[in-house]
Amino acid sequence: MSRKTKESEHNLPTLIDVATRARVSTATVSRCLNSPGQVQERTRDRVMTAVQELGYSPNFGARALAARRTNTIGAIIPTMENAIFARAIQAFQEELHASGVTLLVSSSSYRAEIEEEQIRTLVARGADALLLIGHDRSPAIYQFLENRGIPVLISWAYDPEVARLSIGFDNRRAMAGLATEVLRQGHRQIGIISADCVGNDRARARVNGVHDAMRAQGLDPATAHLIETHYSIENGARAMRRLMDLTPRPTAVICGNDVLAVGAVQMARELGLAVPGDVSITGFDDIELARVVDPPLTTVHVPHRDMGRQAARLLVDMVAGHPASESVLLETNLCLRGTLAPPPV
Amino acid sequence: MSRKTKESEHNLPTLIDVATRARVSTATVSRCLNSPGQVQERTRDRVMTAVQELGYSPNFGARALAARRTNTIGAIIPTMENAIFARAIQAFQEELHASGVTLLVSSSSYRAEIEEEQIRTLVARGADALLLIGHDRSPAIYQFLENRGIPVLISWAYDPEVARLSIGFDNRRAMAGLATEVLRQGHRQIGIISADCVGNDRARARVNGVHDAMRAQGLDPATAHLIETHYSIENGARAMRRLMDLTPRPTAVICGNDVLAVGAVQMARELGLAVPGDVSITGFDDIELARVVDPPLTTVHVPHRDMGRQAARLLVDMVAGHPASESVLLETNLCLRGTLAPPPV
DNA sequence: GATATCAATGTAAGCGCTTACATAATTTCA
DNA sequence: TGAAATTATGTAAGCGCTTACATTGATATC
Repeated sequence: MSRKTKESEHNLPTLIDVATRARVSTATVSRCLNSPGQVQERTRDRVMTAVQELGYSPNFGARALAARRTNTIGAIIPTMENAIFARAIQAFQEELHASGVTLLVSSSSYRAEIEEEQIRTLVARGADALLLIGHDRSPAIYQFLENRGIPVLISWAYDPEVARLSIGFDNRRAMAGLATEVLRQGHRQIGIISADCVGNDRARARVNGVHDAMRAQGLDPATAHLIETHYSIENGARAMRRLMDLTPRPTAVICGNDVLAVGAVQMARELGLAVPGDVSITGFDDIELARVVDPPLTTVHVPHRDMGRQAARLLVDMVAGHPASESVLLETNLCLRGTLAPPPV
Repeated sequence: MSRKTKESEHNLPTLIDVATRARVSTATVSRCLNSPGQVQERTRDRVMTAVQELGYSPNFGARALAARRTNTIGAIIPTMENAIFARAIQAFQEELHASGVTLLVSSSSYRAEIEEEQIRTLVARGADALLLIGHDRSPAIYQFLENRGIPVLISWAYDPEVARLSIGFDNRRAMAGLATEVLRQGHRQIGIISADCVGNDRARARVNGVHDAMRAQGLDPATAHLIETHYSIENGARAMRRLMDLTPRPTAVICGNDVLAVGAVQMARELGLAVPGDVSITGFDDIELARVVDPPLTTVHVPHRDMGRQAARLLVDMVAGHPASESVLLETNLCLRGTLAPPPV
């Protein structure tokens, strides 16, 4: 099939067409579009008119190829299905958009190998920088990004131990704060429902936070029964059922996020257990769901929107070559609501 | 700043590097990557080894420029913050990914002018095809897409009146079904909380569905009090408060989606009204939230995942030049749950 | 008035790929 | 066995932009 005779030949106007029409060189047209200040007003008007008349819009690929820059930032989140990521990404995008940067999002379903593939895809597509969630990933992939000279910002985590630039909160300390409150109310039999800790530094940090709080109270962390599962309401419910079969039965169940906690609340109801009368339940994230369940969930509010917005600004600066200063620590807040109360007597 | 001396010169391997190393021409390398069948196995192995050793990955811009195709499909949704879109998009992406196509998503915040801008951006970025939500948009933008020869699939709507190719459900009929059930239970004072109907054909169709059902029962649609607002729990609550101040007070409130309905349920509780004892409430979409509220929401289940998946397949076919057959109508299901009951006597 | 300075524009060399066409190597078949 | 057909690979011309450098013309400086 010849290029010229392809039936669906939609010959879009190119720079040359615009240049011809405006009686200038392609360089001038390019300048009008990219740095209008360099062009005299009379000329610019002529060019812009031609652009309008032809309905010209620049070809992204050609532009990327020539300029070696795409004005694109990539982000990989574990899943769109958790509102916490969806909202952070929404804020992230809005902020990027304000800077004329396009966002490329993909989701990894919490799978390391998929995430790696997505990283490579985004890089191949010319992402100027990347936003990633959490620190845990293979050194090889970090090396890859470094070789490519692609700035990376880690979000959702702030770990003073790790040198990489990040914006986020201290998952461990935040969860320790919540767990301390649970213990303060008198709970001694603790159940924990968490995401898989392997390859998920946030989940691990949260579990460690619970353990920290227990140790601080002179309790043995090993007495807390931990169930690891994938994040979903259903899995939260399933894990809850297993915990409620234990002897002694936990009087408080600390969940790695709100989604799991909502499942736990639903299962408690199904089992005829009062929340918080018979069992207390806590979440993490403070998504909408947390206020919708009855009773509303005691949880930790994470500043997802703010994180998204600030991440966008940082990344734009990094791409512009501004030496990214240092990691940003955001604060979380304890939300004490209806699902936490002292244990039954 | 000279290209050669730019300090951050990350000279990525190119096709030429791979070709040199494998002692073949660039054409052969390109063929190995794009249609391996054309290349002899021995040669292919040599090339692939070189690719591995150099850590080569093709430059997207160059590829798009040369091939005049990007393997990218764009989607614009109103918002990521409603789980219904997030999930549909997730399914859409998974299916595209399986076909080696990358998805570019953006969200318009239900704003027509933002959506237009996003469409142009996606097209400029070389999207081979577009997935859009609903039919309502300016003829100019449809013309633009047609001129560019960009296949478009409309989702979330199925309107036999409209010629454009679409995949979705009949919002009007689905809502009429739900409203019929509401009326059957004896309600005569109906309140409606909807999104803005202007520029939103789905919202309009749903309101019309309620009116259809009323007419079928010999009721005057004008007696239904309609409040239009943006989709959010808070706005749902606010609208509910206004409806509950009306005389006569509606005994059933039909909401344009689950998010609004959840807000309505919460406000009812806040006002000390029993649901469904004092007032019935219905939603639309059947998102997770619907089962989490207490009582669980009577709503209409829409097959969002299925829609996403099928949309992906259709679009991939369209890009491949397969004459897209005809619009796809998906079925919805009535979910009768706890928030609907006969009106108080 | 000659020269230096500066602003506005033009010229043309790539950017890293794909692919039509040409050529070389191999197989098929009379 | 040689010509034709088939398969594997190479050659090189773009794809549509950006931008370093060259050129031109106007203005400022001596």
